[in-house]
Amino acid sequence: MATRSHAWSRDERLAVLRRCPLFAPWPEARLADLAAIARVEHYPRGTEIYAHEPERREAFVIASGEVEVSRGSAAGKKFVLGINGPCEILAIVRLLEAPPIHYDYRAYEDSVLLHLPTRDLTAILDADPILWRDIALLMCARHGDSLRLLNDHNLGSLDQRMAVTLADLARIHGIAGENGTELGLRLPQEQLGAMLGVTRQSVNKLLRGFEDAGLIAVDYNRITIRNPAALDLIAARQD
Amino acid sequence: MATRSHAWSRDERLAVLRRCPLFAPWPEARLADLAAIARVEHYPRGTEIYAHEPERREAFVIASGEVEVSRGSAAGKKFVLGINGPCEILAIVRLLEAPPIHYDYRAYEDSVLLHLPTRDLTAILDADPILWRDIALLMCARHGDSLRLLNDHNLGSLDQRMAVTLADLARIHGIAGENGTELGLRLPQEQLGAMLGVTRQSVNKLLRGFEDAGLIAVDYNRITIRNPAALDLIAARQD
DNA sequence: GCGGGTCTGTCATCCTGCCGACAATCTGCT
DNA sequence: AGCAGATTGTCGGCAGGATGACAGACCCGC
Repeated sequence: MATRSHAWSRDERLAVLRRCPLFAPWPEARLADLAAIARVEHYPRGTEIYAHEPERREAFVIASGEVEVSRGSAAGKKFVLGINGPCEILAIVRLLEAPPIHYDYRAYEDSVLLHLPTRDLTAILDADPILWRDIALLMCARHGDSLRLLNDHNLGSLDQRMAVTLADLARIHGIAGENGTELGLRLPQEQLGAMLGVTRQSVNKLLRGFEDAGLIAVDYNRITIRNPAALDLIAARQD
Repeated sequence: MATRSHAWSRDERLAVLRRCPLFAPWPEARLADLAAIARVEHYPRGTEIYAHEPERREAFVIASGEVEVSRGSAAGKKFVLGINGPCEILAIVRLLEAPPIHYDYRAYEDSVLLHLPTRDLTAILDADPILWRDIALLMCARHGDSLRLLNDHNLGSLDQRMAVTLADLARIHGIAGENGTELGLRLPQEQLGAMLGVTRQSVNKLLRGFEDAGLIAVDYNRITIRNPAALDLIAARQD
C-alpha cells in the first residue's frame, strides 16, 4: 500500500515536526524523541493509508500532501469528515485504548506522512507530562470543530454549509499550494457531496447558483473561488 | 438565576468529586484543591445555567439532576446536543482561551452543580501536569461521541437515530434514577425532535411505529422503554 | 373543579433533496 | 487519433420531512 520512496534523514523528520503548531513549542529533546519514533511513508494520490483497520494504534502527521478522512456505510454511501493539509496531526483519538470511532484515511494528493505509534507517543508524553496539556487543548479545539460541523448540519441551510465547506477547503489548500489571488480546488462534485451529506446532483445545482452569483467558477474537476469575502458572508449568515 | 439552597460542606463537595470517573483516580490533595475552588449552585428544573454567555470561563460538574446542552439559531430553532446526568463534567472546552463554539446550558431537572472556574482548574492541573493526561483522554472520548453523532446524522436513517437517542437517554436516566425493569423517560416529543433535528410531527409518527412494534410505550410527557434489546438492535443496524 | 398552559394526534399541502437515467464532456493513456 | 474511465449537466418522478392548522387530552395551581 505504501511505498517508501526514500528513508528520510533524522534532520528532515525534525524539520517537519518543527513546522507543526502542536509540536513547535516543545523542547528540543522531545522533538528528537518524536523524530526517533516517526516512520516516514509516501502515499501516491488515491492510496489508502489505513482503511478498515480499527485495531491500528498509530497517529500520523502530514508532512506534505492532503489526506481525506472518511467513513463508509454498508449501503455504499460515504461521508467525508474533511480533507486535511500539511502539519495536521490525525488519528490522535487513537491514543485511547478503545477508540470510540474509526475513520478511514486516504491520500487525496500525493502525501508524505510521519507515523507515530501511540504506544511510543504516550511514553514520550508521560516522560514530560506537561505536554499532555497541549494534547488536551488540541482535542478541545478538534472537538469544537466537530461540534460546529454538527450544528451546521442541524441548524444551517445547505447553501450555507456549502459556503462553509468551500471556505475551509480553500484555507487548507492555501496552506498546501501557493496562494494566488484566485484559488482553484481540485474537487469533484461528488466529493463535495460526500462532505455535505448530499448527492452530486444537489451539489451541481447549488454550485450553478453560486457561479451565477459570481462567487465561484466551476470547471471540470475544479472549483475556483472568485469572491472569498462573499462566500464568508454566506457562511456567517444567521438564519 | 441560581438559588443557593444551602452552602455545601467541604466534605460534601469532596464526595461528589470522588464519584466522578474523571476525578476518582486523582490524589487526595488534588481533590481537596478542586473542592476548594468549587462553587455549589442549585438550579430548579427549567432554569438556565448559562445561556448567551460566551465569555464565561467555567466548567461544571453535575452533582445531581440533569442538564440539557443546546444551541439556538436566529430562526428560533433549537438543536439539543444532549442531556447529561450526574458525574458528568460539562463546558470543559472552555479550558481554551477562545472556545471554538458556545452552547447554552439549562437544568432539565432540578440540579446541583459544582462550578469550576477554568482559571483555577488549569492552575491545579499545571501543578500536577500528569492530570492533563486524563483531560486529554476525556476529550478524546468526547470528540468520539460527537463524531459518532455526526455520522449518524449523515449516514443513518431517522428511525435508527431515534433508537440510538432513546437508548442513550435511557442509559443516562438509569444513572439518575433507580432502574426498574421498565424505564420511563420524561421527554416531550418536541424535545426529542430537537435532539434529532426534526419536527415534533415526524417524531410522533415514528414513535407510533415503535409503539406498534412493542418497543416502547408512549404517554403524555413520557416514553417508556419496553424492549431495550430490540431498540439496540435497530440502533446497531447497518444500512 | 376550573382555567391556562403544555403536550399530543392528525391532516392537507408544499418543498427539498433523492433516485434513476442518459447524453455530453473532459482527461489520461496507448 | 482513439478509447476507457471519470466527471458533469440535466431531467422527471418520487419520498420524506417541513409547515401550518386545529382539536383534543393532560397537568398544575388557584
